[in-house]
Amino acid sequence: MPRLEPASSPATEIKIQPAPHSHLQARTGVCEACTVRGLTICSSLGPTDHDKLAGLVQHLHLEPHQAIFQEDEAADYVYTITSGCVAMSKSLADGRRQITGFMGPGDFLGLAVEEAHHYSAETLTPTRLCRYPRKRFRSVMQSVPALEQRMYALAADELALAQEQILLLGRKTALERLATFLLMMRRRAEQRGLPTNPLRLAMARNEVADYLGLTVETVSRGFSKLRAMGAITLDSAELVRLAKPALLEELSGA
Amino acid sequence: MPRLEPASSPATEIKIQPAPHSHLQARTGVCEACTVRGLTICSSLGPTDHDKLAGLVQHLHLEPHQAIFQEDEAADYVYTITSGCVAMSKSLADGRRQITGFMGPGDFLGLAVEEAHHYSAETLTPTRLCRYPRKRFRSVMQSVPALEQRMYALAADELALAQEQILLLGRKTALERLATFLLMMRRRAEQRGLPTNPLRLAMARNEVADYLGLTVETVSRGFSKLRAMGAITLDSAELVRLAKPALLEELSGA
DNA sequence: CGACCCCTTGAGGCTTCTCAAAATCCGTGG
DNA sequence: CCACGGATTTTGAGAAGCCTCAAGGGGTCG
Repeated sequence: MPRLEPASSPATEIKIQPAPHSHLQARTGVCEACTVRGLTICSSLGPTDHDKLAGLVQHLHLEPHQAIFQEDEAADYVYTITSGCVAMSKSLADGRRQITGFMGPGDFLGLAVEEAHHYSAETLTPTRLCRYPRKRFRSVMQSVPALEQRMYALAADELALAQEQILLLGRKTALERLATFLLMMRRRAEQRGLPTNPLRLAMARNEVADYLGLTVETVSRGFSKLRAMGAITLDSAELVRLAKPALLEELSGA
Repeated sequence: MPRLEPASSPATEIKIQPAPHSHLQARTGVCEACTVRGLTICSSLGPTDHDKLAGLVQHLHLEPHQAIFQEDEAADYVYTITSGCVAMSKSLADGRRQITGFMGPGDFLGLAVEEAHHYSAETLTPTRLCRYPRKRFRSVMQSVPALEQRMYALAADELALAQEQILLLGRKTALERLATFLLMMRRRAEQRGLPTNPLRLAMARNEVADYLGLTVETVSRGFSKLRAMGAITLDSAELVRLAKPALLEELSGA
């Protein structure tokens, strides 16, 4: 799996990395043109404070299925996603994988306080990221209360999501998990102003499976069953129409 | 299930609630005598800032199996546990319950930013709590950077724990879950300076089951199997000796 | 001493997993 | 434009793990 090159550039300047596998880019004026600024941590900053962050930022563009960072690896950077879709995951020694969440435009990667990442992150689609050196980001955090507060809110929100996921994994059946998943994906698409009918799933069946604690086969059977029930139709494997949202709500367990 | 009475007292003063089911108490000098102060959010505060919180605090003493608050209920208060054990849980419409975590002395309850609690909390053992009105607590947070930072760290730590739990629920077998659980309980006991041999479980089998996404029977069979393997011995149902920690580590999956 | 609760054990069933293969999609190249 | 190969999705059959239902054991408290 391809890894990122360590970056040696100071930031904010125009910079094209010559290294063959690097996808690092930095450009001036990028933040001003940012399409998801309202969703990101940047939206909680005034111009002066924003400059503090902008001074650290590096812009990355990654292909699908590239690792952003790995579990237990030193957390040198934290990230904001500006476009694309990312999966966070944890794995057991024998390779069983659990996806703990999907991230999209506006989301923040690397909340932990520790020196190492607690999970891996990899792209599912072509992805643009803003990357900040973690330690410097933390010192900006400590000097900017609005940012600290925003980060707290982010952590609390993500915690609430994780607890929903715990309920799903601990107590829901395969079909309930799938229904819950589809409704969640629709909500996310709505929040980002993306089309919801059909709804585009950025992830493959096996990634849905790893997220829902199931196998690919069970997920596929679930899609088929939902289709047989008339709850959904499939334009293609990744384009889903939620034909009966109310039925999905019922099926989702609560 | 008995519920708390709403409190109408200003705080810091000596106060004995006359209401028959109330367990509210407030006493001066309590914080100075607090045995778990080093573990709590209080430890991140200087004397002046500590007084800001102490001015809001109310001390509660609850019996086992009392609700502290319920899912979706208005989050009027946040809490620090000073002694005892608490279970956080979420439930589905049909009553299936998932315990998302156990809390003990020093832990904080009510991290979310929202107006309503995302989960229920109930005592497992006799429990002492420090209770703060949520909105006033938040304004102290905003005026005390050290507290805000501590809260962020708490949220991040709890998030990491939740992600561990997601991995456990999504990908581990019953025996792996149980082994992981016992090791986690031992770590918690160590951190709090409690005896680890035997290890006292504050929760009943059905609560372990609701935490691990299993049934009581499966948990019980798991204990029996671990005993048969020599990994543990049981002084009683709630007093466990981890005879072969290394074996448990292996069994825990990773 | 008995009642109750919790824990444990047993038997059978059901959901999900595993293994296998067919169907579909997609990019590539002829 | 069509044929091909690989990857992904879907479907099928059988096995396994966990759940459900049921009953027995052990401790505690009135």
